[in-house]
Amino acid sequence: MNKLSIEEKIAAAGLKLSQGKKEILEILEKNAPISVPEILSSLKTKKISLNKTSIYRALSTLIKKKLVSEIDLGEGKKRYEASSKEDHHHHFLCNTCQHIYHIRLDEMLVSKIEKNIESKNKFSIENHKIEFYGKCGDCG
Amino acid sequence: MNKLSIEEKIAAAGLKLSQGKKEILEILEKNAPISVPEILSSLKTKKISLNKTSIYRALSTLIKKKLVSEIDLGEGKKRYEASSKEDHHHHFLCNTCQHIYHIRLDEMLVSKIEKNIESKNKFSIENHKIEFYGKCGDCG
DNA sequence: ACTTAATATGCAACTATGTTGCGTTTGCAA
DNA sequence: TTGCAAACGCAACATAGTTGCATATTAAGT
Ligand SMILES: [Mn+2]
Ligand SMILES: [Mn+2]
Ligand SMILES: [Zn+2]
Ligand SMILES: [Zn+2]
Repeated sequence: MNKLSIEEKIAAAGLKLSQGKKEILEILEKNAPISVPEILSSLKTKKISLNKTSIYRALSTLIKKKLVSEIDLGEGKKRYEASSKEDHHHHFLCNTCQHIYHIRLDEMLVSKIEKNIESKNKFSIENHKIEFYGKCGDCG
Repeated sequence: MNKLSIEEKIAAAGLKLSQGKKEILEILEKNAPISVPEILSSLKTKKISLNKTSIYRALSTLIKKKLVSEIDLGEGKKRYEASSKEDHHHHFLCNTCQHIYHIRLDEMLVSKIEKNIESKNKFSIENHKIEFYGKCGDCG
């Protein structure tokens, strides 16, 4: 059903259709979460010139509109992935091949954990970040 | 029972008792997880001169010996906390006051989530990183 | 089509965290 | 006390990310 093109997604978000946002989204849609340096070299391969400053700025507006989400796996740099509005999920990073897998987990259990924390402390939890590390099937 | 002094902990780990390791551990023991820049200014306040390179190197050896653990809350820099050998726990970051709280959560539930993931995929999970964000009691 | 305002872009300079090489100093054990 | 490994300071470097400012592009409105 909801198969929007990149151009349509950008329009639907009320954003200007710039070369930057278009190319970046295109790259993000066919990759695992990637970093800005990786986006930069991917652009270079496609013979597209786009400044790193422009990339950071385009990503920033795309994130605000939830077309992109930012991931931090503790590598000292952020990663970005294309995101549709309702796809909250988590990641598994293979310590051997470094591949990043998207995983959807039982959010009921997560919610149970959060309730647990909230009852013991006086926190109100708005958000969580959960990642797993280990060995993937290819590397097992 | 196991109340070792900083000097004793360093000795027990088979490490040389250097000014750096001693002062750093002292600071870490009386603080929430802090970053290297913060350690640096904390040292300056105490009128102790220690180079940032030395701090990074001291932290690195302390981490290897599990006297310190490294935390990444996605702020673009690492944080460090004093750790005893068996205190695996997680953190809650208040989005308002930025305080970091240590939280111990029901690892049985976490384990259940992990089993779940492992059964659906062919991963073997070795490690996880779980953090919560929201509003703390003081800021509620 | 022509104008205009908002947004996007390039570039250079800058900030920040973290690392490396190397020469010197210090802790500690023989 | 002497010798070696570990620790240290310093400068230079690496990399991720930001800012200011001038110019270019986009999307409307005329
Ligand atoms: Mn993902
Ligand atoms: Mn902690
Ligand atoms: Zn793998
Ligand atoms: Zn708070």
